[in-house]
Amino acid sequence: MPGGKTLRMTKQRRTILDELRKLTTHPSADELHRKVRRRLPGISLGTVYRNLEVLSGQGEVEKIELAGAQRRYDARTAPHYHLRCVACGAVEDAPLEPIKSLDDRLRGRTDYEVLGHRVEFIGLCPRCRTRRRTRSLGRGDTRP
Amino acid sequence: MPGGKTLRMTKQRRTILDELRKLTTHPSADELHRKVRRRLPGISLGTVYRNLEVLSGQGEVEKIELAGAQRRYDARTAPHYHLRCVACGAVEDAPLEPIKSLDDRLRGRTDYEVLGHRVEFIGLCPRCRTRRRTRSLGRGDTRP
DNA sequence: TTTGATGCAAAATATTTGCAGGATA
DNA sequence: TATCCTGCAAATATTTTGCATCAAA
Repeated sequence: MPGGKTLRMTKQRRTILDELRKLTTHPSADELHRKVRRRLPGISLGTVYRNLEVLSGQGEVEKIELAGAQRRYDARTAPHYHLRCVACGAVEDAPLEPIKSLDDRLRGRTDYEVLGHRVEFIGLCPRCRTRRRTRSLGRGDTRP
Repeated sequence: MPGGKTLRMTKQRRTILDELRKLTTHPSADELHRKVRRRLPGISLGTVYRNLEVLSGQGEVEKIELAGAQRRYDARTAPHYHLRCVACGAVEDAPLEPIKSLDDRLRGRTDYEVLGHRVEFIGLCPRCRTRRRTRSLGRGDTRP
């Protein structure tokens, strides 16, 4: 229907997608840029941004926009929630199926046409939990 | 316990809080700045940012960070979800009680210490729904 | 008086974009 | 060969910060 333009598979685009698929860390554009640069030293950050935008439009990549944080990207495009560590900023996929009925709960209560929702859990990753506990104990914190 | 510094209630701070309390539109810092400037013409945007930060630390104001959008502020601090219009960017409080048990669903499935979650609904506000329908009909779109 | 707060401007962040040359289909 | 894409740098957009001065308490 739209037709539009015929996209090209340049080595930059291929390499960006390839490196992103290797990662489960939901990298930001600059993190991914650092990875890709090992294979294509001359590639610019702007090119990484532009390609992630195109790939996202193709459904090959998911743009993850989290509250107040730098944008991240994911090659896993099935819908899912995220879990973020408040301390170190790490982002993981939340091991919880998206709740489709949540949208229905809102319908009928609002004049908005509800199209979907996004859930973001906030927590402490195992590493940061440990760090915090260690530090606390060292300072005499006796909480359980 | 912490003590810290004694905060002062300057006319800037008072006015910012006062204007924010009048609004239910979840304004951004610059929108609020425009409002406040009517009463205090000399106030700078930096001062608005700094005060919103302080007031947020005091629990007087909630910072609303939405995915990929400009930060917004709200004088209503009770926990609640938000509903955003994809078309015009308007933000409302979602008429739905926060689901506390959502955190529990995740506990036991992750090594993260789950501290909370954020939900953001995406939709079309009444005004944008109307606009879209009008435009679509005009172009012969016959979907229900 | 003390020292937190302000206004101004520069800096810091993150992302987008204009342009001329290069590569892909 | 048409035009999509790239590297580079400049431009945006948003938020933060350094500094001299002002003003709450």
